[in-house]
Amino acid sequence: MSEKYNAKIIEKKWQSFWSEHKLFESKIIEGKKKYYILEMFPYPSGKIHMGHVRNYTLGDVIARYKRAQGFNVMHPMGWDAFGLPAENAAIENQTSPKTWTYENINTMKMQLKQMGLSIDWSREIATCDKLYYQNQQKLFLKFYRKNLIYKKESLVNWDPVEKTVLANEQVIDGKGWRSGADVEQKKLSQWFFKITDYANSLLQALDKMSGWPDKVRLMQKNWIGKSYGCEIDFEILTEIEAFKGEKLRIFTTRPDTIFGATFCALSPFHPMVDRLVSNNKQLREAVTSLRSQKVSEETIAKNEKVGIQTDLFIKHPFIENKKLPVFIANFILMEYGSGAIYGCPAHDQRDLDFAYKYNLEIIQVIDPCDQTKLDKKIAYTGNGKLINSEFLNNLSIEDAKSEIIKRIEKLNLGKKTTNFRLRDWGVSRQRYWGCPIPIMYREDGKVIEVPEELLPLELPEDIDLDVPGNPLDNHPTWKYTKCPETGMKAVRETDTLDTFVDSAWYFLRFCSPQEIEKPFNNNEVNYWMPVDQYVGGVEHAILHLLYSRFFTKALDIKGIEEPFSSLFTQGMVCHNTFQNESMAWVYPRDVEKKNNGYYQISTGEKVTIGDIESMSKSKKNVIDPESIINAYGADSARWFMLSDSPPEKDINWTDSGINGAWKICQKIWTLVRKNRDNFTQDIQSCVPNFQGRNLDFIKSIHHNLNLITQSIEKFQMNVAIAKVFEMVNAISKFEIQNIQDRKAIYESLNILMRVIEPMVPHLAEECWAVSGRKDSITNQPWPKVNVQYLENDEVTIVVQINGKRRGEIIVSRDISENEIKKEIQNIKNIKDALSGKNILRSIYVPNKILNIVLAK
RNA sequence: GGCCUCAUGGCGGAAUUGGUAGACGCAAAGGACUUAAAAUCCUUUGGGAUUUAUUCCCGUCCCGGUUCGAGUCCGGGUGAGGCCA
Repeated sequence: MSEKYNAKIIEKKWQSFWSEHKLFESKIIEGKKKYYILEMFPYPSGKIHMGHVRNYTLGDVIARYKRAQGFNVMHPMGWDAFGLPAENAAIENQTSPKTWTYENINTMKMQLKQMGLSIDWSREIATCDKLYYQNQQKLFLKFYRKNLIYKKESLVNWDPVEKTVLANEQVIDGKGWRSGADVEQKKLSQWFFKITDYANSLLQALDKMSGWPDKVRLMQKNWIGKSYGCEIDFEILTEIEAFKGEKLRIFTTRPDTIFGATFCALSPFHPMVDRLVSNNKQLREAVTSLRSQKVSEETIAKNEKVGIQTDLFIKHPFIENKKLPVFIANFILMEYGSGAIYGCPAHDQRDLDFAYKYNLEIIQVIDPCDQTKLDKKIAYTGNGKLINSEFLNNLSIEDAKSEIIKRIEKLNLGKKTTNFRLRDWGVSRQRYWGCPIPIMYREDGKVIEVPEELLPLELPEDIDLDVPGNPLDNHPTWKYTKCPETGMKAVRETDTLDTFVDSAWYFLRFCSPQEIEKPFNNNEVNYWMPVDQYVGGVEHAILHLLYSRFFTKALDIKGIEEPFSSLFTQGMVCHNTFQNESMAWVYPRDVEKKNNGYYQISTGEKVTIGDIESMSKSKKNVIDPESIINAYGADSARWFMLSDSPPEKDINWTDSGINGAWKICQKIWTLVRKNRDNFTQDIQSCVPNFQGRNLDFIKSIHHNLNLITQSIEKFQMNVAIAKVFEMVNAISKFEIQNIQDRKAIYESLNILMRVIEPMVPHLAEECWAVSGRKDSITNQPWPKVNVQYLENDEVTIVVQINGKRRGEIIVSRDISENEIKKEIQNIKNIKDALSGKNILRSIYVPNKILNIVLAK
């Protein structure tokens, strides 16, 4: 037998063993507590990278740990397989998106298997499988009938050269990523999911979701953005015939500042703007320029506030003869409120910037009431009481709000409203590689569902991706069909669904992945759902998680209100990016450092080193774990990934230290082999009677076992690993002198093997076998901490004088304060420090610390 | 600009939630074994002072506060990062 641990051979052996014995396949076991552990499924981009290794290792530790704790664990895996990169790759490599995707799935599946993950592969799904998307089409129809889906005009990024819609990430500095053409905002009729119907329910449930990180809950809360405000209809004053007698509805969250209102502003996309520009060429051009600007909240906040004054004015409802000019301004969002606001420059920074630029009146209406110095250039948004506001004067902001709303409602000028920042979810994508929408448009103008029995509505395979535009729309025959009921001519919807739809219910599909007729089997869903632990990147904190929550609520499954009981967001694995002279991204493995510069190995070109960013295929800053697994084995890679940083933190990838992971694996292996003769029958049957040395030893083992267990429960895998190190060090240092020592070694190694199994499962299995066992360690229960071993008769008490550590004494447990005070007289420097001093008081924390406070 | 998070040795990071700061690992240095190397094992490793000790001083980004006691709590600042369809 070889002295060295041969990871390559041994890991393969156990992987086959697990798969042959179907150890990780899960089924309903009534009466056994279930545990559904899920990691966010990957996009099959080609090969797995270190980010995947981190995510899936973490999930696997939990899966294996929970199995040991006696849970019926389900740990499935699948593929988020639709999406744009497949189309781009297909064009680049002259293959089809389908071929490319399935090839990648095969590669990545093999790689995941090499990592030794305890996955139930019998539940594997891919969202691009017919079986999956036909059921998604059924869900679409279900939601459609529930009035949760509708169509409306909405803006998209349009590349006029490629004649295609661009995703936000394909717009770089306002230009198309491939064509370089200026991207236009184009209005298209698109499908929307009415997630806003659930805004309140999604928001309220957040408070109860204690298994989620506060950070993510807060992000979702802010995203939903509930606020109370007020709609007010202002009378329009103008010479323009078409607007005479009309009213303008504005929205504000600060109705209390109405006496400070000095102008009014419309979003460039406000319907009234369309009418204003219709016979005014100059205005139209100016508005077009405003409309082309990016409208993210970030740019709005940072960019200069600009606007165009119109010929409209509005009448102030509470100030006699006061007219406010109406502007069209770039900082008003059409999606929020009514797309029109009044500006109160004194108490809103955007309004103030705008007022200075256009020389508008600034009226202070809130008095801070303290010494706060008001800066002329900074709007005051804090607390205070109302001034310059007639009947609102002297009221607090809150009181003023309710008072003014009361008056507005009484005068029929408007009403109090609840407003959400959350917008409906646009799901139309003018793309090929996605789930087709089961809708057709009949020649008489009617919108018709594709009947369920005609599903799946399949994607055609004979498509031409080289022609600009939507391949489904360009297809010669695909979209032409007939209404199944009337036989009338009809045209299919050629948009496909956003891939976020695919991932909004895959966790339900995992419960019954073979189900053909229905998206999922209720019995299975009732047993397995909700997911007990969800693990994934924090980058999905909002969209994916919110959409999944929306789906779960909209599906209205009895007893299941939320999809994920607990959520853990692991940190990203980052790496420098590299770009060569033609600005193309370069893989780190293709970069070498020489003469203080970086060069591309394959071409010799100089490369520039970029930011440290999260590993992603698109920027090629990925490290493939293959070389590490080949050199050191999956266990070393897993150990290393878990060992150093807390899982929630981002890490910069470096392989310095991987050697240490390999060394500890070797060390554990040697340790178990060296002690093979301590697993014999006589040791097993020996009755333990630990005293002195071996008692101290076994105590330290149980102490560490306790900490390892607690750390895994808290996902502090790095701490658990540190404690495993301590355990290994303790065992290897312990000298065997008699049979009780051998028994202690026997017990400690059994504990060690069991606790390392979640982290390094192959090594644990091999050790278990070497120690004479015939079964798999996977089926062994987690060792119990013997609480007797956690308590010590003696404790170390730290002695402080004036809060500074001055020594420590070892005393028997629960000794009285007075006795300790006697004892410390035996410590020379404490005795010296106390002599001749007046003790003011002393604080004693039992079995921990004694602090003596002396008079100065 | 708004919201949020974070800051501890040469490095990754611990710290029982207000009670011995720096666990554990990496890196480095010295030593043992070896013809040699690798591997393995042992020792040292926050800074400084001295009388080398169960010693003293300083030390968890900076300034201040609360407390017998602050890495941990509060206020102010600086720096870094994340999110803003």
